[in-house]
Amino acid sequence: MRFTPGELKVMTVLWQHGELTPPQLLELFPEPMKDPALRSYLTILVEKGHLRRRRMGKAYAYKAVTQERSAFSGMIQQLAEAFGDGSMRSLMLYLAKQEKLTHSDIDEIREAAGLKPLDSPPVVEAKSVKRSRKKGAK
Amino acid sequence: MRFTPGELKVMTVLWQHGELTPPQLLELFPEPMKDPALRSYLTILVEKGHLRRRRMGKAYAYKAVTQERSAFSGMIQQLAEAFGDGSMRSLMLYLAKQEKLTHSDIDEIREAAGLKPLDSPPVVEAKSVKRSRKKGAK
DNA sequence: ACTATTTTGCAGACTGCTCTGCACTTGTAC
DNA sequence: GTACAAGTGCAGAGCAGTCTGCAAAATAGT
Repeated sequence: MRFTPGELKVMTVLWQHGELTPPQLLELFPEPMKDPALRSYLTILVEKGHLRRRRMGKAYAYKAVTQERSAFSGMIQQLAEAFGDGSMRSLMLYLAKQEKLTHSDIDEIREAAGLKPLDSPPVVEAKSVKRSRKKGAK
Repeated sequence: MRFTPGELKVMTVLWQHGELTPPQLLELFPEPMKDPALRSYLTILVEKGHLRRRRMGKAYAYKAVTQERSAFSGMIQQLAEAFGDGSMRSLMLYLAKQEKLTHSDIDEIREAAGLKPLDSPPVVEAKSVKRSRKKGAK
């Protein structure tokens, strides 16, 4: 799952806003992009199967087929291989070193990872453990 | 600070092993690479100022000038912009959700971030605080 | 139905990245 | 010194990614 920079720009907007026509897309780009350039990317992305389109009045509306998560995973994987030993863990450690995190950041990370908020001793996965409550993501 | 895939392969080996000649480099690549291809990258990287070289007997030895950290920052930045809101924090949260981390992973992350191992209350940066000991990297 | 406007399809120019081939230079062994 | 092997410099082929221009098609307004 690899995107070129131009393709990624288009996919990003589509991931964030759902289904859009070229004119709508053009308005949403942070940096201006010319119409023919945009449609060149759209065509390529449809050919590659990352987008699907359908008529909406006069124009086509484009929608992402490939999900954000798979693209993200691919890029993270690539990054983890280039730096560190290729594991996601080492990548996070590297990131943690770069960014000076606060304690509340750590708490958020722990929560995002689905772990309990307090610094309880590591619970061994017992065989009859039943999750008493499932905590939804924030 | 942006590297092409080919350039990155070379830089990665050089970051990990220090100063190397082309034959040494070729042996260290996980996937085989042909000699002329390698030297093409080396030449480009020297021109761009990312590598420096010096004679070692018959051949040149190449050494990274650009540090791993700056390349990493650039790629992370790019990733944080493509996904999430562009902040490093949101990127880490995204990662944490992907990877199911353990409590000890969290502890390692906290340590890497330069925070105290226990869940002590956030220490305010007092004006006369003197760093008692400087902690070297890993 | 006619016209004006928007949107599309396509062909291709330009650029940068990847990789190759070959002649030349440098050092080593005899 | 001469022969040989290892290493280098350079020129450029091939290809993918980016972006443009224009003629054709589709739609909306009159």
